[in-house]
Amino acid sequence: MNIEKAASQLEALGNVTRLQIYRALVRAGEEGLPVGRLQEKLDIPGSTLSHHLKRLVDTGLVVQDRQATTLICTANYSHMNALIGYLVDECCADQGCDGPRTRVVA
Amino acid sequence: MNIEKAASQLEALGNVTRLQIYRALVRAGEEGLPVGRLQEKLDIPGSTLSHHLKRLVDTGLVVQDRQATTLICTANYSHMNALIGYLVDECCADQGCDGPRTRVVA
DNA sequence: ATACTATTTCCACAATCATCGAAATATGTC
DNA sequence: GACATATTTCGATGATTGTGGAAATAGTAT
Repeated sequence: MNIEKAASQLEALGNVTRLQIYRALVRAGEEGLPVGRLQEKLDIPGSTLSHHLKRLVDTGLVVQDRQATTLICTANYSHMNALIGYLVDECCADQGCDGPRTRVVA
Repeated sequence: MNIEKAASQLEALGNVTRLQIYRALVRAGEEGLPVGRLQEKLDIPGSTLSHHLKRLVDTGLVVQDRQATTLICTANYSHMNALIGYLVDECCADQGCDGPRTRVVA
C-alpha cells in the first residue's frame, strides 16, 4: 500500500452512489450481487451504475465474476482491510494514538 | 455518522495532496503544525494548500486554531475514528466478517 | 499609521467527474 | 441464424475539482 493507491481507493469510496454500491455488496456477503440487482436496489440507470462499478473495480475494492449472462459483483475485503490498515498505521486513527506506529523516514 | 458524511470525508482524503497533509498532521501529533510549516514540507503554493486545508476542515477531519499570526492545524482523531468505525460497521471490513454487525433495516 | 508576516480570497483555466440516453457488445436459448 | 437478456461503451453536457498567481485580509509590532 502506498499513498497514491490509498488516495485513489478513498476517492473511489468518496461518492455517495459508489459508497452505497459498496455497502450493498458488503451486505450481500460472499455470494455478491449481480449488476442488475444492484441497479434495482439503487434505482439508477445502467450506464451510470456501470460507470461507477468500473471505478470500484479499477481500484480493487470490488471484484466481478461472469456467471453466464450476469455479472456477479463482490466486495473485496482484503483490499478494504489494507486500506483501513494504512489509515490506522500511516494516518493513525487509534483512540490512544500519539504518533505514527512506524519510524518516520523524513 | 451517515453515508453522506462518510462519503464526503472519504472524498476529502481521496486526493494525494490532502492525504499527505493529513498524514503530516497526524505525525505532528497533538501540537499540530502551522500552515506555513505544512507549505514548506509539501512544497506547494499557499493558495493551493489553503484550498485543500479548507476541504479537510469543512469535513471536520482537521481543526485549526489561531495563535497570533499563525494558524495551527491539527488532525481531528475523533472524526477519523468515527469514519473508520463506519467503514468497519456499515461496510464491514473485518477479516472474519461475513455480514453487517447491526441489523439491516431495509 | 506603517511595516511585516501569515494566510486567505479572487480569478481564471484546464482537467476530471457525474449523469444518462442510445447504440453496441456479450452470452445464452430456440 | 434470430431473438432475448444483461451489461458496457459511446457521446454529449453541465458541474466540480485542482492549480496557482495576484491581490486582499488578519494579526502583531514599532
